[in-house]
Amino acid sequence: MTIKQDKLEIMRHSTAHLLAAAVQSLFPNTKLGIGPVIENGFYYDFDLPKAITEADLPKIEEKMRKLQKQDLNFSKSELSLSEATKLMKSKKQDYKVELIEQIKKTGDTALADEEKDITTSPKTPIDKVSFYQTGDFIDLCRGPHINKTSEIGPFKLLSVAGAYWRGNEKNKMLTRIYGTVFATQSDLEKYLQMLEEAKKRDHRVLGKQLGLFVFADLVGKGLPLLTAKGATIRRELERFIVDEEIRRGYLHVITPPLAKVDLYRTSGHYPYYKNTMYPPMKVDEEELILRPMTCPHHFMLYKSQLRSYRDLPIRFAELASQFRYEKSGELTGLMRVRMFCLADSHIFATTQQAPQVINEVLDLIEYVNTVLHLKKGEDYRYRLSLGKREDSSKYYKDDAAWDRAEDILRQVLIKREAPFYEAADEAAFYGPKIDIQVKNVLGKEETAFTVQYDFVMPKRFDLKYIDEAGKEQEPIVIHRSSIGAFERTMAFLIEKYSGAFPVWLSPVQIVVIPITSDNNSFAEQINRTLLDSGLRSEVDNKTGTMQGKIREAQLQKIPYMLIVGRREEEAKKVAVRTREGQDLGAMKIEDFIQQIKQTIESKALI
RNA sequence: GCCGACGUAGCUUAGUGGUAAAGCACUUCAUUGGUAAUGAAGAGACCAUGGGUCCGAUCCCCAUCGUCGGCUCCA
Repeated sequence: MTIKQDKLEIMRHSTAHLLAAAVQSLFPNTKLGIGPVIENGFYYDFDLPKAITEADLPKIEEKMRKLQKQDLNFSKSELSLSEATKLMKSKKQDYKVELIEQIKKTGDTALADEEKDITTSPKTPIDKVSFYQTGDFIDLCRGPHINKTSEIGPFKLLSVAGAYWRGNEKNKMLTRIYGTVFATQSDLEKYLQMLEEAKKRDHRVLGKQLGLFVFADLVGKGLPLLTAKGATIRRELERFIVDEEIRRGYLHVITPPLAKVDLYRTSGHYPYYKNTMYPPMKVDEEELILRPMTCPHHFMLYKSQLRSYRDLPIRFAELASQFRYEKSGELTGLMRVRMFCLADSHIFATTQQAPQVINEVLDLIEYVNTVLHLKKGEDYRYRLSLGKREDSSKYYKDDAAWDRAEDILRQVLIKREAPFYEAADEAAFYGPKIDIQVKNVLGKEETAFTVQYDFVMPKRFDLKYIDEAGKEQEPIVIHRSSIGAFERTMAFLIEKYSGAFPVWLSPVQIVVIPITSDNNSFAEQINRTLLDSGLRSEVDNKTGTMQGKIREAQLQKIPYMLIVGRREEEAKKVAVRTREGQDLGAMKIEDFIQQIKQTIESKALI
């Protein structure tokens, strides 16, 4: 982080104070939560006497400007913990009182929601806390701040949202106001413009424009319907990954998307995931549920015969449909849905084989990312997701196993020289994992692919193999997805490519455009030849001008337009135009086919 | 699920306490055009759904459903 960014962060935090000052003066009796700096801006949480909406933001901004013009100082003072509590109690700032309590307990002045990284700060006893005062407004804060409000750059309040106090669902929901501030007006405008541009690339917007998928109220929320175009992208991704996995020794299997509840009772998933599973269906005397994950099915396949150490590792893979009852507010386009298809796999191996198996999975994932043109560090990064041992309601209790598994994963990453960060409380209940985190167009990060080390299930399902000495041993299981859930991966790709897919993924690869209706039958012939060559081609033989059709093809981001008029018909050629606007000139259809097939084969961007 | 906002033709949006407007798309006709929009005409909406207030509701109120911004959760 550069010094300049540090300065910007300090200014952002100071602007959060200015926001709080304005809100408190406009809405007396407002209780303050916290107001930290975030990427690209800041927020402040308030418990307001009455609800506010985005319509109130201009009014608040105006008040902020007024206060700013008074050129107030940010003056620091220190109080003992008991004085601080007294002061905050006198101002009826219950949340601040709670924070001081917490500081007293933990000796840590980091007030933001629990940080996700697991750096443990030394717990030195604290007897004093600092306050910053700006005009009438005083706030518990460890600082630092800029000197005067006049040093605050151009700012803008962006949105209002609800947020649970301390990030806990059981707590009261506060009103959060997001805003941002930059050093210069042009920086601010650039940022706002970037947000606008990002919105145009949102996969939900492009999905509609390009006709890739739709939702229907009658089908249900979180249940996207893929059009023929969307399905084409999905099919290409599926073919690619299945072929690649088979090449790498995976056994592609097919298992049913539902099962008896007992299966998930045995696996132990049921108590952990009950609230995100669809409720059981009673059929005769059986209780069935739609499967929320595929592991137990694959375990049953594993157990269907006796396994030798010579067989290991065994890699079962499946394009597995899974169902999770996500809360309605969590659903987002294709990014988060209620039924998704995961390129899933469970690898059964000896403990000794684990590092090698994890490595081979990461090799596959990196290969997939290369093919998809996702760059390490830029488009994705590794997260080592660890368990919070003390939380036995969430994580299986076995400290030694956790230590061992975490260490194996960490060592693999270190040996590969893969940059990663560690996150506490992000593991599966049965073991730690390596997540491949991808950023969407608005910078929000989601898990795209995952590699999980499981030391629990083999015991639960009594999985065994026979070792060299003829003795029964317990394998470990690696759960992994290579290209992730197709729905989510498609969402990422739509945004990554802005809808201009590489030719191999383009729903329509070629559109043949006759210049006049006289050329329609020649155009049909060309189209037939292309279709017979296994290419995805269409003719635009509607009435209208060539220019209009080019524009249409351009908006649909079709990679190639073949323009055919009198000249082409006489020469038995096609005039090739790319969606980049390049005119590749007239060429024989066979030559074009050869060229485009090469592009498709290489999975190149253009 | 929670807090807040929103829901008007296929799409994007305007608008009003007296049943609604535009552009694109669509259909028809004319145009036969050389690399990002040819012209004209037509058709298309019980203003998300169900209640309520009112002489009268697309507009105001309530509920439901859906979408969006967040929170929580997560592949």
